[in-house]
Amino acid sequence: MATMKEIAALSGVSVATVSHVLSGKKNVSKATCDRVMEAIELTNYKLNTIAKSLRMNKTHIIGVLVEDICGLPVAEIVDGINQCLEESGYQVLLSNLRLLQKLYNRYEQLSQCANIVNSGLQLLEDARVDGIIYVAMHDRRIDGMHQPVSIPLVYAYAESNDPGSVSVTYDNDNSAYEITRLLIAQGHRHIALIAGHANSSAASRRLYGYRQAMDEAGLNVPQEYIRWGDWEYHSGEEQTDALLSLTIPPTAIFAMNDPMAAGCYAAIKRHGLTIPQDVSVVGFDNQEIASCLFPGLTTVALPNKEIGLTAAQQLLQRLQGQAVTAANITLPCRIIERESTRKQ
Amino acid sequence: MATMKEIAALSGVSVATVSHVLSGKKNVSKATCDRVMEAIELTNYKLNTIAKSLRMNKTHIIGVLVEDICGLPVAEIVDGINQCLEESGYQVLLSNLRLLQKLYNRYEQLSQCANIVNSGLQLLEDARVDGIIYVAMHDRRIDGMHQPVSIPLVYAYAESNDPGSVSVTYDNDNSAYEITRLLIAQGHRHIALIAGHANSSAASRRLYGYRQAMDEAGLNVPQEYIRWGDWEYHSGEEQTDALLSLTIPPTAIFAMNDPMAAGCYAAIKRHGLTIPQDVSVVGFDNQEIASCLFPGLTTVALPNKEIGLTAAQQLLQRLQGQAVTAANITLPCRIIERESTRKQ
DNA sequence: CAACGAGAGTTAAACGATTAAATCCATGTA
DNA sequence: TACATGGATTTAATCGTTTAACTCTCGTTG
Repeated sequence: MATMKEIAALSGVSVATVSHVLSGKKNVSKATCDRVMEAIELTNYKLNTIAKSLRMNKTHIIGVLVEDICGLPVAEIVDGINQCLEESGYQVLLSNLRLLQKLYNRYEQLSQCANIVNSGLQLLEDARVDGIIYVAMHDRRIDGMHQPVSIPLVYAYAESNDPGSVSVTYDNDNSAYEITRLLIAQGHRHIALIAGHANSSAASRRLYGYRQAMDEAGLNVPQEYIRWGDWEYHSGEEQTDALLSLTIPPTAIFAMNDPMAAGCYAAIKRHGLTIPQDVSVVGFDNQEIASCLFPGLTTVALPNKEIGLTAAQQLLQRLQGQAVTAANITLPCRIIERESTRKQ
Repeated sequence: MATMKEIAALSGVSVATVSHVLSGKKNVSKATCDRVMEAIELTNYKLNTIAKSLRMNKTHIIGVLVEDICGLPVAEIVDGINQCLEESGYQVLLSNLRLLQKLYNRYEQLSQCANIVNSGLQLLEDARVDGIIYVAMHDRRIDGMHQPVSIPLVYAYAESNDPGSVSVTYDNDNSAYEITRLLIAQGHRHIALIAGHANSSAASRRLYGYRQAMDEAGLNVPQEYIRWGDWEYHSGEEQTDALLSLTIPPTAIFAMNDPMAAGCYAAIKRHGLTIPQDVSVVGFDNQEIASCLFPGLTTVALPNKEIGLTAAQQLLQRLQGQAVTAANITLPCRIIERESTRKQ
């Protein structure tokens, strides 16, 4: 593959001049410029980005660290990151930790987990990426668990408690608030909640939004209306069974994610009730299952692609030396209304 | 960040010696070796991979070109690629074309499509990757449509007709054959087919497997039992309507993918029939929808991760100078039996 | 004891760019 | 005529490695 040296020889100038032509930052006469361009066309010359990176100490590559590329929102977030970076001439070096494949228990083994994350960060650092976006699924993982890295780092999806860091997340509180209000607006007064894993911050935020909406509407939330699940289908089914056996069963159930809502469906149908005539159900996350269920599940769609876009924007701003102020950027979600709720 | 020069100064040797210690390819006395290692620990020195890449003319980076990272099998394939490469010390530079977002019509605008693919390949080439894996969804796109590239290239998922190239795909013919045989073994004699888009090679291969199984069993396939759809839900529904209106309606339907099978379900239920009591249904691809449907859809799971793993293996072999013989590696699929079929 | 070889280490030239500083040369001006 | 001006171009150092070729020092051997 041709080099600048060869182009220089071919067009009878020095390599410096070739470089000047290419960068356009220095005056070069039209005549030589043309000659150089001709030689470039002729030899199909391409700038060696490796050499440039070495000299400039910049690779124009952003490392994207993901815990599991097969995870649901991950591909969309990466898509957003990619779109933003592409426009600015950056490329994506992907580091896929395959956490779930390496860890059997999703919520434990935190130190092991930190090691894996650290080695992924290390790999990206060694590749001399200009910046890193860490697409973290659970905030517990990213709280001071990994060694600080000397490269600008932005968190996406989960939020970091590290005060100096930037993270781009979605609005759990408000979305839970809004979807609860949707049920209230339909006249429901007995609205139960099936929560996710207790020590997840997403769960506590969604709980907060739910409580806020209920309080604001002056609705009492009996203790037994708050059920703790573990984000999985079966816990949704179990907790719904418990809810339907109460003296005053709820007329609406807010499951904190769609798989639990699906479990909810199963239990309700098993009890001989129909959705939404007897019980309304709403979910969260807008996973594919939400549109597969019958009736279609009303749920909250996360702004995954926007999270990626915004995280990339933030990182680029920081790379361009702009002072980055915000600690945690929260993007709004969108409620997807389907057929699983009905006026009471 | 520390360089070899500093390490050399710190330990009182030349940079060459430091390099020798690190590479281990030359004799270095225990004493100096220790001194150098100590300096390395002390300064937290990390080899500059950019400089190494420049010198060695090898980046240890593989470009992975995908048409749309959000596409269903893509993340799994990338996962497989990643796993294989990681073990060999390679990293993944991701180039996401976002084809579906740029093209409105999925099966047309082929020249536009070729341009996009070419620019993606160009970007990877410019980044000086050591090899490329092109995760192509449709074979029509990769038949001589893009400029040949001077870097080792392996196709994954779709197959290339280019005789000199290596592609890793899955066994359409045999899987269609096997799932048809499953229906035959259950006593079905009237088995209809809802095919995918007519000029897709996956569709013609699946058709071939179906025909082979039917012929082998001595079963006649009336012309009106072969219906052409377009891979989408609605075509499944339409074609099933047509099938159920025949004088002799089929007792089993093989939809060439799961969304069409889902459409099939809808039509069957609308006709007041039940699955699998009245009609058995099978799909293909094992998309998420297959397990969401009721009753669960029996379908064919593609070896996505294995495709990625194998493609990466092939590429690495080629990079290590081994002669790569095979033109098209076909991996077996796995039938997932759920509840959508029943003995006739 | 001269010759040789092996082991340990160094020198210096790449790899392919960027860029500050120097040089060259044609103008314009006092 | 002498000199400043400034555009066009070149020189050469630099980025951080790798590695062929060289030097130096011992120890072995005929």
